[in-house]
Amino acid sequence: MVTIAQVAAHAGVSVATVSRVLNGSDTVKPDTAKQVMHAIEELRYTPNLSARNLRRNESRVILVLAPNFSNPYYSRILAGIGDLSREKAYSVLICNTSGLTETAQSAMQMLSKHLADGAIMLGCPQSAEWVGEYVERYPVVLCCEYIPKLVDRCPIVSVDNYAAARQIVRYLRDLGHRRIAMIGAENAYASTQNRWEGYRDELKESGLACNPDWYEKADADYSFASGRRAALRLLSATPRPTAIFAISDILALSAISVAQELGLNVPRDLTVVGFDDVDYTTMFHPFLTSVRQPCYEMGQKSLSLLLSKIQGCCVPLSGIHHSSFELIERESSAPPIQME
Amino acid sequence: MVTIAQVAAHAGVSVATVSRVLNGSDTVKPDTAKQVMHAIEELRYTPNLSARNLRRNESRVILVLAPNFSNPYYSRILAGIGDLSREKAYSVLICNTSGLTETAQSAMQMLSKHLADGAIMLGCPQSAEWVGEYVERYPVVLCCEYIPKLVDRCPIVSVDNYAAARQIVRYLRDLGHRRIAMIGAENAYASTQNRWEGYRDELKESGLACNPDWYEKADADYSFASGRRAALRLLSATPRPTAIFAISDILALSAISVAQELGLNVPRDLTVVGFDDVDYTTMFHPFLTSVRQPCYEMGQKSLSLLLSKIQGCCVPLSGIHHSSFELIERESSAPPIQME
DNA sequence: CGGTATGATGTAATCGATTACAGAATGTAA
DNA sequence: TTACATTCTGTAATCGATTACATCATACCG
Repeated sequence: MVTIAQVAAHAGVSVATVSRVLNGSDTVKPDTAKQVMHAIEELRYTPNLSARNLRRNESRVILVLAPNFSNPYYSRILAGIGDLSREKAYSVLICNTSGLTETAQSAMQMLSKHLADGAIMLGCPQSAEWVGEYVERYPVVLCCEYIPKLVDRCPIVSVDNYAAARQIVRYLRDLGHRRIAMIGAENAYASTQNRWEGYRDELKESGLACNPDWYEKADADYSFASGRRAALRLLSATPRPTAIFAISDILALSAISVAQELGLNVPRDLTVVGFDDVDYTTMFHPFLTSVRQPCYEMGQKSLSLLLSKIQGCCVPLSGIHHSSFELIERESSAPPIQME
Repeated sequence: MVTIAQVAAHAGVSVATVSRVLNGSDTVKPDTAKQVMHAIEELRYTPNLSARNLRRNESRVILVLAPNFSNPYYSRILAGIGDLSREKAYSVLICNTSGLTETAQSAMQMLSKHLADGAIMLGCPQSAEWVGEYVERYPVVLCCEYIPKLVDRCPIVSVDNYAAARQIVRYLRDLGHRRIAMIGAENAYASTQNRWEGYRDELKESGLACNPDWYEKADADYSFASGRRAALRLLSATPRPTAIFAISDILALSAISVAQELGLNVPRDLTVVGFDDVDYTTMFHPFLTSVRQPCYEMGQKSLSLLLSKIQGCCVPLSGIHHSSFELIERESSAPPIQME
C-alpha cells in the first residue's frame, strides 16, 4: 500500500508538497510538481480517502434509499442522480430498502457514521415518522413522495399528483366517460393519496359519480398480479366502469390484460390510463396513455438541492419543488361507446 | 459532532475503555461498561467510520458494478448481494456503469482509494481487458459474464450458457422444429458468444441447418426496439424459421410483438423462447417459455466468494462456479404446423 | 549592500478511532 | 503484611491524509 510519505520520499520532497500537488490549489514550483507527479505515477499512488475524509470531515458520498430497483421509474431517477454526482465528484451509495423500515433506518446510519454527507429518499411513505429525526440532523431530500409534517423542514421534489389526477379525470370526462374507476394501492404514499383526492374532487366538480365500487386497491408493491385482482373486481362491478385510471403503468397493463381475457377490447370497450410512462407502455398494443414524469430531471434536481444543503446554502430550500408532468395520449384511451 | 473523547469524558473513563466497550471484545468491568453505554446513548454517539476504517485499514464496503438497473435480471442479483451483505455487516456501493468503460474504471478506483474492500462486476464484457489489472491487485468477483483470460485468476459466477443454449435447441428440435433461428446481440458478452456456440453446435449435431439468415443481432442494450428490428429481419427470411431462440426475454417479447403484427400466431405459427425468466414473461399471453437463472442465489454466491477472498481464504477460488439453470416451458412454444 | 516582500517548501499538529503496552487496583496465598 | 497473579483501565503511538505556521531562498528596491 503506497502512502503519501513514500511518494514524498521518492520525489525527494515533503508530504506537504505532495499534498499540495494533489489538491492543485497551492503554490508549487512547476518543476517540483512534475517530479511529484512522476513519483505518483511511478508508484501508482492513490490517496487513502478514509484518511482524507477524516481530516476534511466529509465523505463525498451521497446515500440514496430506493424502495426497489425493479421499477424502471426508479431506475431513471437513479440515473439522473448518478450522472450529476459523477460530474460533481460525489459517489452514490444506493440502498434497496425493499420498503422495509428497518433496512432504511440502518442505511440512514451511514450519515451518523460519517460515511455519507447527505441522503435522498425515494418513495418515502407518509407513515415513516422516524425520518424527521434525520431531516433535523442531516442534509436530506425527499424525492417522489413526502411526509406532510416535513414539508417545511426539508426540500421535496415531486410532480403535483393532485393536479395530474384531476387532469386525467378531466381528460376522461371530456372524452365522454361518466363511469370512471381508479386503481390505487394499499400503501402510505402521499402520491397515492393525492391522486385519489384529485380523482375524487374532479369527479365531484364534474358532477360525476364517485362510486365506491369503482375504486380498488392493488398491493403496496404495485405488482402485476395484485393489479389483476383489483382490475377483476372493478370489471365485475355493475354498472361496469368505462374507464380506469391506474396509479402506475404496471397496474394499468394488468387491467388491460384482465380486460382482454374478459373479451373486452381496449380502448373500444374500456379506456385505461396509467401513470409514470415507463418503457412498458409502448411494448404491446394498445400502447398505453399515461402521465409522463421527468424522472431523470427529478433525480438531478434532488441531488442538486441536496448538494446545496450540504454546502450550507443560506437560501431556504425546504418545501415542495414541483416538476412538470405531461399527459401522453396513446392507444388505450378513446370515447366510450354509446349504450345509454 | 460527538467523538469518542467526549463519551469518555462524560462517562469518566478513558477513550480506550470506550473503544473496548464499542468493540465488545476486551475485558471491561460490567459496571464500567454500563456507564459507558449510558454515555453513548445519552450523547447519541456513533463512531466515525472514516477514523475507524483508517485505523483498521478496511472499509467494509463492497463495490458492485452493474451495466444498468432497468433490467430486472440485475435487480434480482443486486437483491441477493444486498441481503447477504447486510447480514455480514457490509455496505454495498452500487454503480450503474451504463456499459461505459470510463464510468466502470472510475468506480473501480474506489478500491485503490480504500473506500471499498472488494468488487463484484456484473455483466463484464470480454473486451474489458483493463479489468485484469484490478483482478491482480484487489479482491474481485465476476458475475454473469467472464473474460477468458481471467478464468483462473478470479472467481466467476455464471450459468453454463453453452449448455443452456444446447438444451433449448434440443428442446425445439424434439418439438419437431427444423428451422430454428436465434436473436443474439451486438455485444462482447461471453454469454452471447457461448449461447451462439451452443446453438450452432447443437444444430450441427442434430443435422439441422445453421442458416445465416436465421441469426440476427439486436443492439447491445437488448432494447425492445432493436429486438423488433432483428425479429422483423428474421421473419422476412425465406424460408421463414418456425422457432426463434432469443438471448433475452425482452428480445423474445419483441419477437412475439412483431410476429403478431405480421398476423402470425404464437405458438401456432411461431415458437419463441427467451432467456432469464424475468417477470415480464408472465404478464401477457402467450406466457413466455424461458430459461430461469437463479439470480438471487448467484448474487449471494458472488458476495460470499468475494468475502472469502477479502478474508484471505487460502483455498483457491478462481474459476467458473456454474449455477444451475432450468428451461421453463410455457405458452410460447409448441410443435410446428406441418407444411412440408 | 541591507532590508523586505514574495514564493516555495518543510515541520508538526490535527482529524477520531484502535490497540500495544504500562500501570493501577484488586484478590490470593504464604 | 508482603509478594505476586489477575483483572481492569489509562497513556500514547498509530493509521494517512491536510494545513497552519515556520523557515528558507530568491528577487526586488532604494
